Amino acid sequence: MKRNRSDVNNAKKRSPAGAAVMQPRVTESLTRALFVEWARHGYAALSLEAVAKRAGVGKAALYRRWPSKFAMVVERLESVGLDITEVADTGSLREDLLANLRSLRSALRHRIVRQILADLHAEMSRNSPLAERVRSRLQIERRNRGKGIYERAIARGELVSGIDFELLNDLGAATLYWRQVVTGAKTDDNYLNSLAEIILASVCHTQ
Amino acid sequence: MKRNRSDVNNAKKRSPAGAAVMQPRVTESLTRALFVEWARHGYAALSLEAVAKRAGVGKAALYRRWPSKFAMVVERLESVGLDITEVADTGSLREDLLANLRSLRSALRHRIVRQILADLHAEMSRNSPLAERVRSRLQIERRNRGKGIYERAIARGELVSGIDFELLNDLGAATLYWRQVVTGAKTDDNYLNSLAEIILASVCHTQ
DNA sequence: TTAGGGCGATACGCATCCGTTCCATCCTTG
DNA sequence: CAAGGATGGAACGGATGCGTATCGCCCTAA
Repeated sequence: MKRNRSDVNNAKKRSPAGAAVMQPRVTESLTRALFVEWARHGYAALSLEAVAKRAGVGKAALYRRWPSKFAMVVERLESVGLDITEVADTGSLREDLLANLRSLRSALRHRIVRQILADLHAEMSRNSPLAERVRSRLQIERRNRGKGIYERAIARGELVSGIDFELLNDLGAATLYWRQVVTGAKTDDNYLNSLAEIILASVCHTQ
Repeated sequence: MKRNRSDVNNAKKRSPAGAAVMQPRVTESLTRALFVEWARHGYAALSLEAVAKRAGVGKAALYRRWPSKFAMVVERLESVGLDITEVADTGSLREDLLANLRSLRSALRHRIVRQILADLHAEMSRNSPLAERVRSRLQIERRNRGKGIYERAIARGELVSGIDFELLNDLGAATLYWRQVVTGAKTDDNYLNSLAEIILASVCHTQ
């Protein structure tokens, strides 16, 4: 059943619409909708049509901003991912470590974060351009934050140099991620303390 | 355009077909095709039509065996997942640990294993039935294997009891997984040795 | 004040997949 | 040797998504 000119003219009144400049409201709606849909269905099964619908926005508004799923995901991911970089300096290695673990834990306690992160890792293993983009722009941030902790500890004289930042940094992040995402077990303060103690013990052992 | 009797009779000769019993060849083809397609597209975007096509098999042959994607994935996953459980008993804790890490590393060196595992974790975070099934039937296996290592060490007198098996077990698996799947960095023998040393150090510290 | 362009809405043609239902063929089991 | 069920293949109606296009409306920047 085709619609013709008269159908349009007879249609019910439209609600107010946009202007000659892209509206931040629309971009924000699309961003939120993207992450919700991504968490629910995963990148591979992500429908931009559903994103637009959830945002209460026409598809055209989406395609006017990003030409493809990949472009939208990467651009939005970086725009929010680079904002949440914060550093803790509590004055001691143990407390810095714990603060870092607590920060990661609280992020991973949000279902949507767990879902998107897990799916991102899955998609990275099949989508090389995405993997390179994430590794070169987002993971660097987290790595530097962890590195900073050990550098401050060395500056304070708590550690000697020659530490394998990368391994130690992964140790905490990976184990906590595994616990919260993969096994789904609880991560109370005792657990976090044990994990921190293990990392500290390895630092003492290898120095 | 409906096909009628004469169309069928005029069709080109069929290649030889089956028998009155389900053929293991067909099941094996479908299994292999399932894992390839799963690795390529992920569970959410997995098409059973593509699985049948890749297996060189009619869709009917697939649906005759499994009623749904979930049923097929779970049944096939368990049928292969429970086979690869092997244990190492080298006589020392350090060597047992290394053997376990090496075994995991060699599995994760297969692209298809990394892809399916990562996607499985992602899917588990959105698909509760799948998560429960995997956690209750597959992860238990790996956990028991790790637990066995520490129990043997205690029996040999290398360790006192009171160890947190779960945490120590996750420590190795999670960190290695993270390295191979998430960051994509190299995992040479030096890396594996360092990782094992850290785990050993933590055991000494907490005993 | 005016023109340009973003806006929601709707439809397009094409593609894919779902789960089901037919075939005629042909092999294995009993 | 006979029977019964599995086989590859093809099509079904319905659903959904892709990326594009065009509509009339209306806001904002110049």
